[in-house]
Amino acid sequence: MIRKTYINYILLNLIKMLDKNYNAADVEKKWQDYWEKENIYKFDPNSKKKIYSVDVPPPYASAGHLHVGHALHYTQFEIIARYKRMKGFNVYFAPCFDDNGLPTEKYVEEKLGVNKNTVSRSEFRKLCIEANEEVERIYRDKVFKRLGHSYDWNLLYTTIGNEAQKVAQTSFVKLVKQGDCYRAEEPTIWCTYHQTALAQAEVEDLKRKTKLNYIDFDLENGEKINVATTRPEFLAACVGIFVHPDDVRYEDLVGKNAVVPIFNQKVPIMTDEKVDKDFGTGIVMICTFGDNTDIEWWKKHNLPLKIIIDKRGMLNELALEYKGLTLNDAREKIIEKLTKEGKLKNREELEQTVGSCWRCNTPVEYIVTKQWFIKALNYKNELIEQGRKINWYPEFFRVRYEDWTKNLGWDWCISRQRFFGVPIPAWYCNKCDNIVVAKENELPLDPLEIDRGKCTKCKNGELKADEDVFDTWMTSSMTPQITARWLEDPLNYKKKFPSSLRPQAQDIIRTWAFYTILKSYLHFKEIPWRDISLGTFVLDAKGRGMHKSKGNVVWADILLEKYDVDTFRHWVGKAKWGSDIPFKEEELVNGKKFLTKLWNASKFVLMHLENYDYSKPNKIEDIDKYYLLKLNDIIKTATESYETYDTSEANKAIESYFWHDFCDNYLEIVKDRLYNPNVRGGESRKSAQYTLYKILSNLLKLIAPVVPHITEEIYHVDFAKNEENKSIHTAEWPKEEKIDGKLIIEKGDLFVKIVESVRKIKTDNKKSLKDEIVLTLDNKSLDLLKDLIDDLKAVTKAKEIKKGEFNTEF
RNA sequence: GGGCCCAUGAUCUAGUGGCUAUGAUGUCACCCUUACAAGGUGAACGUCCCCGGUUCGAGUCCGGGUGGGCCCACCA
Repeated sequence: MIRKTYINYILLNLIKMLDKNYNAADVEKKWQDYWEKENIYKFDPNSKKKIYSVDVPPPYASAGHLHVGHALHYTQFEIIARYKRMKGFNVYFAPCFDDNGLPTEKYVEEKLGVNKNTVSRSEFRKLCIEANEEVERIYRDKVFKRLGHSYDWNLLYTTIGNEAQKVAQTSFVKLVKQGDCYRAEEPTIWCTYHQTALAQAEVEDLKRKTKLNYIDFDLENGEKINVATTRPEFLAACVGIFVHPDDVRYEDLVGKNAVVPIFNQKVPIMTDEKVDKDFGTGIVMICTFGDNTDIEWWKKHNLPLKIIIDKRGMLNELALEYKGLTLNDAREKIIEKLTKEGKLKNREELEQTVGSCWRCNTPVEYIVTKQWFIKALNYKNELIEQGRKINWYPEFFRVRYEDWTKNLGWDWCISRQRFFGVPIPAWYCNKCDNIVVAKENELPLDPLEIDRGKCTKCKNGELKADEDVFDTWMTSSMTPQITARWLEDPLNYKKKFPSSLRPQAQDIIRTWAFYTILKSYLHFKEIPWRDISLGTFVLDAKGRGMHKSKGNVVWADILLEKYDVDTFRHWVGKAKWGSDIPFKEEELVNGKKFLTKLWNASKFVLMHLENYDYSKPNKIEDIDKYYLLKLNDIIKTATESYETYDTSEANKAIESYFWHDFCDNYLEIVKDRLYNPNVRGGESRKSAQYTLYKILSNLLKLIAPVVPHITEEIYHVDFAKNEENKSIHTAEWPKEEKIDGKLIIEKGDLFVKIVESVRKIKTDNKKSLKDEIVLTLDNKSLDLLKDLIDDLKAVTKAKEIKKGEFNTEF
């Protein structure tokens, strides 16, 4: 044992070769540095190759942990970028960070102890940029570089950067000019905690328990009706009562007036089909505004407006004695009073789902304010049309996009009453209705820092700057334009737009995908990308979503302390795009085993290529041709699968061929020829060497996008210098090669079948596979395999092959 | 309430109307085979969620259930 290892050691050192064991840590570091130093992934703007551009999702850079789902998804499309590069495209793969949102704002506020009262918006922005740079540098090294990602870092953009701000503001100015962006006083969805308007897409469900209150209202004639409501705090804002038109119980009420308790306003009783007769008492009060239906009915029935809450969710003077109370406090007080007056007849527990702010979970309210909107409702059909021009992978996600588009109820509200973000470049006259929007050539700017002086329209008022900022999607919806440098480099921009691919998560189809399609349509009547591919969603081992609150989140950076990057990437390569996968750490074992196998098989092959002159032999043995033909099939399958973003299918096919056809069978078959140079005049050994070289070099390339480090290491032992190539990642993707020979597949299949039978017999008889046998084959087989007899003898360890009925003797 | 996706050995998974249902992990047996024991060769483990239909033939198509996941709407 010791002796054998020692001899191996000597041999390995004599013939420049792969180390005995694969040392992942060293290899990974070595090549990551090399790629960076040699600019392997640099985008060449002057290249004549076709461009493949990726509209990368800008990640929030955070100093904290990296979610395994995130690492998976980013690696998933990184694999595609590598594939396309090898396929001959000039790949435009620009990294980016989203550092313009609330997380950055919070981080700076907490870390530096500043807030919007102590610094100006532009100072605050400067602080954010500084804080981000540090975090992003760490993120870049600890995450992207560590995962072996092949971005061209010269192309980096950040959503807080000038170009991104300019694009967002330019988009706004252009849309205002063309009439697709307007300012209006409308009921908007409102978060009382953040004191900002929200888009429909920012509202999430919140399940909670509440009380349904049955309250008596007096009629003018002295009769009483009973109304069920969960929001008695809105009594002051009550502007009407509804019953169902077919509800015989209440036929007589319609047209009469009711008197609202406590506040005593008279409100009309009307009918609407949408009333549910079976809910509560079947009598509904409508207030401005308790919920969505209130807004609908308010508009439909032309009811008056009574706003009783302010931006903080506090009641105002219209709420009389309840002024200054929060909605919750007012509810308690009002219930108290109603009880005292004997008007509260009953209270029931009720489970309800209310909309809430996606950031803070505060239930949303509806407030009438001046907001900017981008038209979407007008273009529903066009947007669905645009969606159909895009290739969706998997296809069924287009349905989700169409459903969302069809069911849109609001235009897109783009203004937010936040402090930090992209400023809205507009000014308003404080005397008349004049709105002044910045000119495109002034952008980017912060209107708060520019004095526009007197109103040009009424000559009387002053122009006051808009203090709001854009919804973050206002920037994100322009990522194809930002990444391709729409404004910075308009000439080259056209080569990169529409993007080839938008990789993204399925849960933001209604936001990111939708808004991006909308913007590209409004600005260019164009689709933003040719393909959209929805990544894999990682669940915990039991198939539940990973949430910090559940404590079941797996962090990729911790995983990478235990496993090699290529091991992790191997797992990524097998994940199916668009579907959910449960995360099981045991499954990483697979990747580890694969790397070891690849290393050892390569070591074996390279050892036997030591004195190979790389020329084509005069004659290629039939069994060699058989495995070359099978390689062709794999190249075809892998290529076709990659073209539809089915990395999982591609890699399964490649790996199965590598492991079972190549290692388990082919390597065993050729050992005899390799170890005995004089067998069959030496030419058969060369045939084996030629085949080994071909297969291994192609396999390495096929698997390189998934496991870039180990393949680069092996490639550089021999292949790189022959191909005069700096990196396997700039090598050409394998192509099928023409191979002639009659009946090769039939011969090979029979050959393998015989080998497998012999192995089974040996195992059944508890014999070692190297035990010698006497093999008997029928005439037909012998005839078909007449040129392969030597290989068959060698691999089955048959001393002799006889004619007769199939049999194996020891 | 609506839409979409999913259900296959213990676990994860392939299967796009057609011979005996794929592969991996785990389990068991045997084999140290001049790359690899982190390996090799085999074996066991399946009512393909249930019911009905179409078909010569259904894991696959259709209808209806059941159970899970995601998205949306929502009762005032």
